[in-house]
Formats: sequence, structure tokens, C-alpha cells
Amino acid sequence: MHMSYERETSAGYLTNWAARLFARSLERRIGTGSGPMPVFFALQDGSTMTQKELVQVAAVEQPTMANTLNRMERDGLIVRTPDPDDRRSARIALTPLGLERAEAAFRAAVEVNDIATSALRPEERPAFHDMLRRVVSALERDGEPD
Amino acid sequence: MHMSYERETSAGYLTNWAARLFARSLERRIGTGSGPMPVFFALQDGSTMTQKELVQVAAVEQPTMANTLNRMERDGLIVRTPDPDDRRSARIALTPLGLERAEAAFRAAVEVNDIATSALRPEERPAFHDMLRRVVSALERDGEPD
DNA sequence: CTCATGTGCATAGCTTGCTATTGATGTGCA
DNA sequence: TGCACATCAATAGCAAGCTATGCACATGAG
Repeated sequence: MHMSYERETSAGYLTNWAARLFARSLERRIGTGSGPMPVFFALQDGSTMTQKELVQVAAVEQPTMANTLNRMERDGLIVRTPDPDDRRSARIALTPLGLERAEAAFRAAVEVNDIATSALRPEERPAFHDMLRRVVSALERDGEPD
Repeated sequence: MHMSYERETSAGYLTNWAARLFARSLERRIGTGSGPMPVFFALQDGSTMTQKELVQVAAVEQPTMANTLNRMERDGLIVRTPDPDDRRSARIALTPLGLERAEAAFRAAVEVNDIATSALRPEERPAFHDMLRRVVSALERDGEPD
């Protein structure tokens, strides 16, 4: 009972569990998890970004984004074009296939979020998002140098 | 702005982000992330469990737990003893070193959860846990066969 | 007792995360 | 102009997740 008690009142455990279930629901619908989602969202308007910019908008580390982009390139979802202004960089854009997939991804994300938050009353939803954002901010500060 | 807007109102994104930050804060303190935590909690009272039982209490899939246990065994944190009642099974127990680490893990988990939820008002905390649990339940049902 | 079926766990392969390291390029100051 | 330092991205290695598959053992019905 001891562990079970901690599980039910551990925000750490519950967010990990929720995150895993979100990823699973997404995977069931579009065959992929959370990794490419920020890329889809950022580039679905037809714009381009560098890897570094995508790292920032996705709030992941650089090698994570490098690997995600490698997989997306492998699957024909993105193209990388050398950046004319900086030879260390490429500009990343979605392919036509990538744009299709982005649409499907957006629809799936909306659907899964609706299912998840269907368990909340309408007035609870903004509160839930707000609390999550505050938890994120607190934990980000925990990772900063003193 | 489009993606950023989605991010701020996507429970899926926010839980993933929070879960990653929780794991990072834990890793900074005890050198490991969330994987072994349910094992520590389940066995810190000196009891033993089978891998299957640990799969259930941790709410992860069997190969995940197999791999986690392999790592813990490698690091001298657990011992596996063949189950006298079932030759397919071993009973898993924490070593003395494992018990020490479980204590440290528990303290770190409490500290990180306190930091995270310090951003919430006292009356918001049970509500937050409750909402997370409801989100989890809704998503679990999404994964069930029709 | 035999055998069909179920169960527990190992393993393979992949995704999505991270830290650490390295090499190429860019920047700014003396 | 040269050089110290910063920046961008590739790569290595590992953890923690998942699905799929296969083998050994357990179970229950005929």
C-alpha cells in the first residue's frame, strides 16, 4: 500500500503516466508519438526554421531534435536546405507529404486532448492548463544554476 | 505563433514537458530518472515481488520492467531469486544498497514534488492530483478495445 | 495422461528523451 | 588580420518508454 499511496499523490508519477498515455493515444492515431509534433506545428504554415529554432520552440535538447529531424527526413516529411546566411545551419521545411501528416497530426492532437480533458468540467480546463504551466515553470527554475 | 498557441493549451504537450522536467530534477539528485522509482517504493518494506507484479504496480509494459530490473541488478540494487511456486518467475528484492538508494529516492521524490507543487496554492494541490488522475483514467479508456 | 491454450519473461527493434564530446563555422576584440 | 571564445550541429552512449515475437512453463479439459 505504501507505494500505491505515493503513486496516487505524486505529481511526478501522475504526469509521467499521463504523458505516456497521451503518447500512446497519439501513436494509435498517426503512427507516431510526441517527438515530431512541435515540428509539424511550427512549420505547417509553410515557413522554414533552423534546427536551433526548432529546439527552442519544442523545448527539447539539440541531439533530440537532430534525431527527430533525421527520422522525419528519412520518412520524407521534411527537407533540409543549407542556410545561405550560416554554413553551420540548414533551414528545415515540411514536404507536401509532411504537410498532409501535419494536418492529420493536428486533428489527432485535438481529438486526444479532447478525450483527456473530457474528464474535466469546462471551468476546470483552463485551471488545469494553468497549473501545469506553473508546475513547469517551478521545475525549470529547479534546473537553473544557483 | 500558431504552434506556440497550441503548446500553451495542449494538455498533451504540457504533461510531456512537466514529466521530462520532473525526470530531470530527479536525475540531478539521485542519478537516475523515473524508471526504478516504483520498484524502490514497492520493495522498500523488505518484501519481494515478481516481475509481473511490479509491471502492474508501475503501470508499465513488461519489457520496460525487464530492462529496468536488469539495470538495477547490474548496479547491485536488487536480487532475483527463483520463485519456488512457478519456474517461469523470480522473486525480486532490494539489496541493502538498494534499500539505501530507495531512501534517497524517496527523499528526492518528496523534494521534487514539493518544488513542483510549490507553484500551486495549498487548496489547488489535491485538485491538481485529482484532475491528473481523471485525465489518466480517460486516456486509459481510450486505449481499450471497443 | 495428453494436448490445446494461457501465462511469464527474455529479446529484438524502434522512439523519444538526456548528457557529454567534438569539429566546423561565426563573432568580436586587440 | 589573428586569435580567443562562442555557436551550431553531428555523434556516442545511455535511460525509459513501447510493440512484436518466441520460448519455457503452467493450467485445465477431454
